[in-house]
Amino acid sequence: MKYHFNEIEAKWQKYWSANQTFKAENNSNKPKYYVLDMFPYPSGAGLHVGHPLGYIASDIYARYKRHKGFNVLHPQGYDSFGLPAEQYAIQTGQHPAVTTEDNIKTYRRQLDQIGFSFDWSRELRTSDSSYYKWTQWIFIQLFDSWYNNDSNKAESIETLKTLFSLKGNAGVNAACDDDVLIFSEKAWNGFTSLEQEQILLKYRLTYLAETEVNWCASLGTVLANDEIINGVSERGGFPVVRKKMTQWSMRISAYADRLLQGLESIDWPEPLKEIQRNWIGKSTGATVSFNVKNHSDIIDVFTTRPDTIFGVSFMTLAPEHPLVKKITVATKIKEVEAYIQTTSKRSERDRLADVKTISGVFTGAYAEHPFTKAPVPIWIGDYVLAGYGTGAVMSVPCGDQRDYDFAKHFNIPILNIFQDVDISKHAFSDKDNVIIAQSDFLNGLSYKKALKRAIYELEKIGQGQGKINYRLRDAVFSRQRYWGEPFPVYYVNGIPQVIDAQFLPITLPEVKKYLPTETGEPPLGNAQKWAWDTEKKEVVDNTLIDNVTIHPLELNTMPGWAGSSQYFNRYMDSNNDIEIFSKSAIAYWEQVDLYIGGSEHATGHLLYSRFWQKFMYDMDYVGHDEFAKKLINQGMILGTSAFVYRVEGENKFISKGIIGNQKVQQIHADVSYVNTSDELDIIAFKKWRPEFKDAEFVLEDGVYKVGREVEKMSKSKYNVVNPDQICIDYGADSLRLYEMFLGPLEQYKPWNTSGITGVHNFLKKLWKLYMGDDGIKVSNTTPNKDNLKTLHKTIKKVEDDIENFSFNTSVSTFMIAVNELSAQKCTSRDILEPLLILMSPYAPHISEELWSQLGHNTSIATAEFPLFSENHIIESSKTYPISFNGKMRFTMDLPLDLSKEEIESQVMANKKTQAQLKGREPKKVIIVPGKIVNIVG
RNA sequence: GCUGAAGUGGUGGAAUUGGUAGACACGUUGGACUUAAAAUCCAAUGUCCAUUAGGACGUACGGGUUCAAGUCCCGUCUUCAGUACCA
Repeated sequence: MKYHFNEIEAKWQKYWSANQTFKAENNSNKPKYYVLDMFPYPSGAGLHVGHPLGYIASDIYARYKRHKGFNVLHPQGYDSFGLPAEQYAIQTGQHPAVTTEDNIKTYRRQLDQIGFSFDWSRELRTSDSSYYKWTQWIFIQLFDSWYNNDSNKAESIETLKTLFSLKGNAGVNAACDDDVLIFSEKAWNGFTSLEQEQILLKYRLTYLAETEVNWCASLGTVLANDEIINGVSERGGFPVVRKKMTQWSMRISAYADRLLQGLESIDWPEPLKEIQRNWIGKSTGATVSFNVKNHSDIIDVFTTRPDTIFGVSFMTLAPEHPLVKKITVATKIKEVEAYIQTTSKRSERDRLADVKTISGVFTGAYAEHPFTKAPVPIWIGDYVLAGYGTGAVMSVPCGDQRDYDFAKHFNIPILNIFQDVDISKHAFSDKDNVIIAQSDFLNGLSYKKALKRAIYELEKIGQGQGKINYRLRDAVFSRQRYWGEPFPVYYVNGIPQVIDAQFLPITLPEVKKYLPTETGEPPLGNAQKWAWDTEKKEVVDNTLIDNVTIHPLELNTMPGWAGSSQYFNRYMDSNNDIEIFSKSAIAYWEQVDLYIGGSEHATGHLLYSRFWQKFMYDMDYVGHDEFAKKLINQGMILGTSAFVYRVEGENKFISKGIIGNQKVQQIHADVSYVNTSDELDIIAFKKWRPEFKDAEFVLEDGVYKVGREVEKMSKSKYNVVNPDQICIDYGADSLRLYEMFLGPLEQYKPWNTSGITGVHNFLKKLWKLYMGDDGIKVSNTTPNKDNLKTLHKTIKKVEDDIENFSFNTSVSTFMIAVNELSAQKCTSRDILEPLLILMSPYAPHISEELWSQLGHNTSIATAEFPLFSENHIIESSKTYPISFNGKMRFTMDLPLDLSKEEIESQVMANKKTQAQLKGREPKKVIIVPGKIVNIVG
C-alpha cells in the first residue's frame, strides 16, 4: 500500500469533525489546560505558509497535553472587524460583512486542511452581533466606573457620586482629567444634573474629551500611538498629523503601575516585557513650581533630577503650553507667534526626522528660582513636548545634553554644579558618579541623597513634591470608520449617556456608502435607520426617539483592539447569551495557560488586554488579574523574493551574474516562475504581464539567473507560498513537520520549499517500514534491547522538547528513530504503538491511520502518552574520550561501575596512552565522572 | 543615541549548558537500478596540507580564565528588532 496522504488526511479530518474529537467540556475530573492562539484577521489573500507556524506549535502542545491527561481548551475564531474589508467596500460597494464571510470561509478551509485540533463549537467572530454585544457591555461597565487610587482599583461610579455628595472631591484620590476643579459637597449637591454629568465624565474609565490625536487624513480616521510607525500609519504608511478632536478615551494610565508590576508575575518573553516596560515608561522625580515674575501664574515642571535644581539657568515651555500667550512680554509677541506658527505646521514626521536642529525663542518673561529667587528666563522650544509631564521643563544645561545644546546655541549661561567635573564640551548626565556642589544645602551630597533632600526642601517651602510620571498615554477609543463596533451611546444636551445593557446589542446599521458624510460626520452618519432590539425605543435618522425626546447617537465606532481585549475569556463560554461568560466557566478555566502569537502586538493588543483584564478583575468578573500565564512569541517565516534586472530605459533583462556596471532596475519576479537553481522560466515570466511580453533576455550559460533576497512574505513582493499547494503536493503532516523542522519557534527564518522533501521522505519511510502490500506488517514479537533503547531515547527527547517548546529537534529525533528501527528491522507492535503516540501531535493524520490499521477503534488523540523508563537506555559501559593536555587523542570503552582510581589505572595501562606519553611521567590525570579523562603530560 | 536579541559549513540549523563542534535535513558530487527520466537506495561532503597513514586550522574579531571554551569574563566589530527630543 502506498502512502496516499491526501486520502488519509481528508479521511481523518472528516472523522475528527464528525466525532467532535476535540470538543472541550466545561467540567471534567481531569486537570484543565487552556492553549490559545492569537486569532487571525481574515484577509482577502488567505493564509500563506507563514501564518500557521504558531498554530502548528500550539496544536502540538494542545495534543500533547491531551495525551498527558488534561482537559484541553483549544479554540479558534476571527478578529473580523478591520480596515481592509471596509476599504474594499468603499471601492466596490460590497458590504464588509459579505467580504468578511467569504474570507472566513477560505480561512476555515485552509485551517481545516492542516488538521488542527480546534474546538470549533466555540468559534467566535468579533464582528458578530452576538459577540460584540459583550464588547459593548464592557464599554458600559468602563463608563460606569472610576479609578480609586486609594484602594488602587476600579469602582462603580455610584460610589463616587456618594463620596461627592458627602464630602466633595477634595479628599477623593482618583485617576481623572487634570482640569477638574475642587468643589465641596455643598457645591456638588447644588450642581444641576448636567453639571454633575460633566464632572463625572472627567472621572469615568472611558471618557469623552477634546484630545490631541493622531489624525490620518488618507485613512480618514484617528490612530492610536501603537498604530503609528516612524510617524506614518502602520497600515498603508500614510502621513499622520496632530489634531484636536473630541474623542472617546480609555483611562489606561490609571493602570500604569499595575501593568508594570504585573509583568513580574507572568511567564512572558523578557524582550516583550521590556517593550511594555519602555512603553509604560515609569520615571521617578518631582514636580517643581516656579512663580512667574510680575504675574500670578505658576509654571509646574516635572524633573527626574531635582538634585540639580541649583543648576537651572532657564526654563523651556512647549510651544503649545497654555501659559505661553499669557506671559510673553509685548515686545516679543510677534516673534513668539511666528515661532508657534512654524512649529505647528511641522508634521510629526518632520519633527522626528529633524531632531538635530535647535530652535526656540525667548518670551521676555522671567520665573523665580524657588530657592535663590534669582530670575530664570523663560524660553519656548519644540524639543519640549506638550504631551509629556507638564509640557514645561527646568533647564539644567550642565546635567542634560539637550538643555546644554540649547544653552550653547542661544548663549545662555551654563552653571556647573558638579564637583570636579569638566562641562566645557558636553553635559554630564552620569547619576552614579557625581557629587553636587555650588548648591547650598545640597553641597557634597551624592545623587541619591541630594534627590531626597531636594524633594524634602521643596515640599517644606510648598513649591514642589515627589512625583512619578508615566509615558503611557490614555488610549483613544474612537474611530471614524464603519466596520467596527457601534458605541452603545447617545447624547442628551451634549452629555453622553450609555444605553441600558438590556437593549444590547446595538447592531451596526446599513449604509448606502462607507465614506464620511458631506458634513464630515463618520460613515455611520449615512445610516437611515438603526435596528434596535426593543419595543420601547425606535431609532431613525441617527437619532433615538424616546417618547417625545430626540437624542443624537454616537457615530464613531470602536477601534480594532476593542474586540480582541476579552475574547480569550469569551471562549470559555462563547455560546452564552445571558452573560459574557458564566461564573462557573471562568472559575473552571481561570486564565490562558499558554498563549502563542507574534511580538508585534506588544504595545497594542497585549497591553490593552492586560488593562481590560485588570478592570474585569477589579469588577470581580474574573479571578485573575493577568489573562495569560505563559506567552510565547513565534517568529515570522520570511519569503525568499526573486529579482530580475531591467536595463534602465530599455525593455531588456540581464542575468544576475553579468550585470557588471550597467545601470539596472531591480524588479520582483513571482517566485513560482523560478526553480530551485534560481533559473527563471522566461516563457511564464513573459506571459505574466503584458509589458514583459516582448522583453529581451540576456542569458548566462544559457539560462537567466535571478537575484534572491529574504523579505517579509507579502503579495506585493510576489514571494508568497501557499499552504494549499504544499498540502496537495506533500500533505499536511509534511507541512506541519517541516514548519517545525525549519528552526526554533521564536526565530525569524526564511521559507524554502525544496527542503520539505526531507520530512516528506521520512514519512514515506515510516509508512514503508510498517505498511506492506497487504496492509500493516506489525508483529507481536517482544522488542529487543536495541528496539527499546531507540524507543525510550525518543520518548525522553520528545517529551523534553515539547515541554521546552523546541519542536525543531524532535523532528530530527523522529527521523533518527525511524532510521534506527529500520536498520534493526523492528516490526514490534510494542514499539510502533508508543512511537505513533509520540508522533501524533506533530503528524496527526499518518499517526491516526497507522493507529487504526493496528486495530484501534478510537482516536489516537485519546491515547496515553508513553512513560519513559531510564532502564532501557542505561549502558553497561561508556566510551571515555581520552585527551592529552586538553587535546582529544582517542576513546576507550570502560565499564560503568569502575571507581575513579580503577579508571585511572586502566587508562594508564592502555597501549595508546603509553604511546602518547612516550616515556614521560604524567603530571596529572583528571577524571570527570561520566565525561572525559584528561592526562596532563 | 538608548534598550533588547543574535553572529557556527554552500544553506536551514544541532551541540545533554564548560567535555570528541557541525547532529538532522537541504544542496552539491559520485555510484547502483533504468532504454531514459522520475522515484528509490548507497557513498562522499567545514577549510587547508598529504597518494595513504595522518596532520594543521576552524564557531564574527582581539585578549583572558581553565586540563578543557561555540558555551564563562573583558574589549571591538557587524546584523536584526523595539524606541526615540520622555526632561
